[in-house]
Amino acid sequence: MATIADVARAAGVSPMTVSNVINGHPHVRESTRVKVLSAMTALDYRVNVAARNLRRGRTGVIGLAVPEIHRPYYGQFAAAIIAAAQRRDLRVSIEQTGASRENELAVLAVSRNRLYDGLILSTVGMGAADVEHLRVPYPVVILGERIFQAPVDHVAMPNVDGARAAVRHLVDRGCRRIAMLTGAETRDVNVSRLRLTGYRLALESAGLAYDPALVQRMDAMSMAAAAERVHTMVAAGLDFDGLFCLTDTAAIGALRAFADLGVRVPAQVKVIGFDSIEEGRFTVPSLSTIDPDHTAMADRAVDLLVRRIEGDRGHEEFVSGFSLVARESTGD
Amino acid sequence: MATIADVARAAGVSPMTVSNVINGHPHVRESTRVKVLSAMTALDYRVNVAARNLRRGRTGVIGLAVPEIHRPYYGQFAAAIIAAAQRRDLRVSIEQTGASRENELAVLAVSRNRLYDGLILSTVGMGAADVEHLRVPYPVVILGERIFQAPVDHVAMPNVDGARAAVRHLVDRGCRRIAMLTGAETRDVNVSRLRLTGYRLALESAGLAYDPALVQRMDAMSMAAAAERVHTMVAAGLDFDGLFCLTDTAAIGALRAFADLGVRVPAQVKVIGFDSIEEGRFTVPSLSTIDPDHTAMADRAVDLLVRRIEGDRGHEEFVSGFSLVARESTGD
DNA sequence: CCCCGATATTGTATCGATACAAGCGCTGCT
DNA sequence: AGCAGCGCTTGTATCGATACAATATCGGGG
Repeated sequence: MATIADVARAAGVSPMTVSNVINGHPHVRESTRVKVLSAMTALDYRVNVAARNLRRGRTGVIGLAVPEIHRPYYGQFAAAIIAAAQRRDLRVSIEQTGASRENELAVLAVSRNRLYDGLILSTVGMGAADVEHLRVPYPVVILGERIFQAPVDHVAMPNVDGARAAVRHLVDRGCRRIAMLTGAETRDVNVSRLRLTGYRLALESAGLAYDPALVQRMDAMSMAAAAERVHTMVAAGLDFDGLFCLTDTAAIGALRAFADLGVRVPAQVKVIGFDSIEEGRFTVPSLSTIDPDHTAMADRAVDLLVRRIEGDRGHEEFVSGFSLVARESTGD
Repeated sequence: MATIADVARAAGVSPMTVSNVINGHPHVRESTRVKVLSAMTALDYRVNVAARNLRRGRTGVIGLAVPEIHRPYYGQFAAAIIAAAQRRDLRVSIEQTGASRENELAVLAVSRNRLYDGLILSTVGMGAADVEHLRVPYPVVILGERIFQAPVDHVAMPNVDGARAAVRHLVDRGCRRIAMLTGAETRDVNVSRLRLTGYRLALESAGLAYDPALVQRMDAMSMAAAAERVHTMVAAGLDFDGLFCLTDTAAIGALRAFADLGVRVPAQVKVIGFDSIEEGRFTVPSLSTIDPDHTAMADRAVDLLVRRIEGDRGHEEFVSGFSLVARESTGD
């Protein structure tokens, strides 16, 4: 493999000049540039990124840690992040944490090896008590709520307001007993809790009573788990005419369960999700949802990270906007 | 940031000994190991991966290039690849090619910069004419058909046999006019063509005539495109009682379209897909499909790549097995 | 008590690109 | 002619870890 020195020799210039050509340094005579470029082509020269990284102290790679890349929500988010990074000439390396606290901490630890210029971390398992782990000597952007006091950037979803809008939509469509499919109860503030807050606020403004029996907690937000839970709810004779699901993924599982049980959606129960994953457009019935604009979130996350990589010392929180997408599952 | 030299100084040993400790070299006295380890902790030492990469000529990262990570099939595949790589202490960097030939070639070119130790490339846009581009001086595993003569490893799906089994299943369930939703016609052998071959073989063994009008070609394999196409087919009065979709994604779009049109699945039309994405379990009706065992494929792809990275010169092809998953969309 | 082989440790050169500062040659001005 | 100033080029040191070969240390047998 040809090195910069080989190219320099072939072109009859110094290695430094070759480097200058490669990096588009302004003061290089056109004739030398041409000489160097043709020597590069002749030798099929390729920069050695490892060497450049060592010297520059940058890797050109950012880490993205998500629970599981194959879940539609994270997949779509990752796609947006990768695209945004590509626009800035950065590569994205993906880690899967399986939503476990230990793995999230492990990613933070391993990132210290200067593998990445920065890290975008979707915190799901970590709690407020882990705040110290976030004081790391490299740029981090947290994807999720501002539950940490550490000076890191946050990109958050409009959890409370979005959930509130979702539930209000169910109310507007005539629901009076609205159930919610949500995550396990935790000590920390997390997505479940915030969306539950939105749910309660919406009930309150609608003058509807809050009934704890209607709040169904699940350990995993999978389609399978949601389907199973809906089966249990109906079997137990739980009375509800609306269902707000923590995620679209869960909602898809719920829709499937209603179909199994012969419960007509939206006639008997209206269903709304959260996330706006593409699949929701194609379910039967199609799924109403809250769209948190994850392209904007991804863009902003990369933007904040790049800013930190480039030395900006401030830190901020970005909460994306959202829109309500009304489809068949909450139709008349 | 502490370097190996700092640690050496603090521990009163040479840098080389520190390196030996880090890398688990056998001949290090227990007492020195302890000294070094405690110095490392005291200084909060972290290896500089860039420096190690430069010296070792390895990066510990493999590239994975797929059309779009947010498509369920590639998402699930990527998840499996990342997990398999993690087991071998490798990281995975993801590139999106958007299924375009140019981007696939660009990934091959950029990988030459020794960014990755090897590349797993899902070829969708490239054709047999691009075979020369695959003669690269680093390990590559192609995900897709063995349509290239280049000496690279391939991990392929059981396209012909799987498609054949899918269509035979429709025949067994009583279908006589079986349509297929497939990709655009190309000069090259690709997934579409292979699965079409399976389709024709199945018709033939069943003694059914091949009717070109039943083969519907689409440019993109998206849910939206498939839904639209089914609308057109039905509006045009095309007569069919079975539909084999090139991918589950397309099948989900098709199911949705049938629901819109009031066509009952499976009563009037039976539908089967290919890929076995998770969503298919939860559609209404649930989707019959061919499961190509992508965990095995992912495992094998990483396995082959690692073998090549470690210097094995042979190259081989792996065609995964498959199983038929019969669900409601082909029920009675 | 000395020497030998095995174990343990070290010095030095190197991977390849780039920061930095210094050097060269030319133009144009006085 | 002399010199300042600019455009262009280069030598050298360096980023941090590790390969390699050489040396130091040790325990035990002759």
